[in-house]
Amino acid sequence: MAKKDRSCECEKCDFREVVFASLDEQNIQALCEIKEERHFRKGEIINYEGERITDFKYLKTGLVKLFRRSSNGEEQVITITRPFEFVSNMSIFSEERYKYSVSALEESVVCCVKLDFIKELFIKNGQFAINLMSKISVINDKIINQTLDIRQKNLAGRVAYVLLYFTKEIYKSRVFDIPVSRKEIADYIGMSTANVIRTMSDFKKDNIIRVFGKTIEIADIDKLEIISKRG
Amino acid sequence: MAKKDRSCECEKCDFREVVFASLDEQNIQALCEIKEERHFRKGEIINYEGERITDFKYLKTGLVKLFRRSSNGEEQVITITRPFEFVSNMSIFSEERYKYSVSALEESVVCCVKLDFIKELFIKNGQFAINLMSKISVINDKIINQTLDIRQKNLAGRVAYVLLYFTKEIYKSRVFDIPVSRKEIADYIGMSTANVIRTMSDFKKDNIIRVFGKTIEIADIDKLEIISKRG
DNA sequence: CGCGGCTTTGATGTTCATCAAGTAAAGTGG
DNA sequence: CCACTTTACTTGATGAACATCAAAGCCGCG
Repeated sequence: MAKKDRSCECEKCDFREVVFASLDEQNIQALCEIKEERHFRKGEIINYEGERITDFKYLKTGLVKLFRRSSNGEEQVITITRPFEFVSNMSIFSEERYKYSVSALEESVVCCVKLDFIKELFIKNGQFAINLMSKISVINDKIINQTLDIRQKNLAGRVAYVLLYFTKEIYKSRVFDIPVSRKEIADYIGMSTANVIRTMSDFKKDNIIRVFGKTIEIADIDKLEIISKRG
Repeated sequence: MAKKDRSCECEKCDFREVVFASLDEQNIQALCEIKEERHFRKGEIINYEGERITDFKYLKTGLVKLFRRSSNGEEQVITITRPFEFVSNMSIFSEERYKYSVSALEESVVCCVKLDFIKELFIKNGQFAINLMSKISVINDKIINQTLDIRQKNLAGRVAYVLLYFTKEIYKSRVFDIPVSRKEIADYIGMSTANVIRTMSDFKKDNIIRVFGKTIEIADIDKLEIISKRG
């Protein structure tokens, strides 16, 4: 019974392996008590740009998009990502306020832990510090690389790139329900909405993809890869 | 005399305040003994993309550019930066090999410390870990922001942005010797060399800048700000 | 069933890259 | 130090790539 009191679902959480691997049972227990799971529906905002950072947040299940509003009011999508590939506040120790907004693209569960608790762990447990830092570095690198990849491509190459990203990285399936609007894709890869649609229509005509409402099927992944690379 | 033996220029290094503030005298001493200062001339490569990471490096004096080679062989400049605003391996604990190349744009001094030593410090000294992590986060944020800023601008806006970056952030002077070629600017802001030159010529005609060889004078910073913002 | 938002397509014009050709500047070797 | 070579810079002309505008169709939702 005492055993049961000490049991904690955090022990079994997949995220534990990602950054909390080095915590002993006592700290996992403390983490479990202090953490707060929050549910978000599609479209709900998880963090607002400019809002004060009080919690360390990580995505447990779901799909989110990071974005900011540029000076002329346009939305710029920074990245779209899955659990373990996202920690809310990359600038966790460096900034007081969020630099980007985050919203849920699908039903999502976010685990929130008071930042002070994480900072304590960080100071007490060097291995935890290294794990967390590695994770955040990888995420940052990924964002920078993605942005540079996209920048050098032409329209078709960019659309191909983002379709491949969904099919290979996000859904790991040739068929998927696209979680974003055409406009969001446009904001992600830096082009106009009309041209995103036009390019996708071309892909349809060339039998590279098939579209049924929100559902997209990648019919010819090889051709898509070629377009993305050459783009 | 013993005192003198223990004295160390690292104690007075400006960088100490940036990330090494939390180290006690003993660790500063150890750092000082293990560190190796290396000098680079303009144009020399400090890190090669793909090379194994063995050292933690930071720029002590000078100016460097981070860049990578994109899939079609084009050079993409990621950022140009001054001391304290650059730590060689942002992916210090997450990657085995450099993801980007770094070269000196001006005579530069780089301080190299074996990575294992830094890792030890990181584990032993939580405050050091936090300082280092903050620094790296700030750098990453800066790169991401810069890239997004540039992406939404038109040609004139981009050139204005980069000129303002040099005059305000890098040289803190209205007059400066431009440390990069027109092609490097082009690779930095994602446009063709010819159009960088054309845009700068336009700025000259409009008396926004004056050019004498490598020397550039910002004649009308307000107009440049407007062009950058509107761009 | 009608309204508003998302999507689609075509037509048009702007922005920008590319090509070409020439000039200036900076190395390089005798 | 000068002729030669190479590299960087500059400008104009051209066409391609892309954004913008406009109008219409579709879909979901109240």
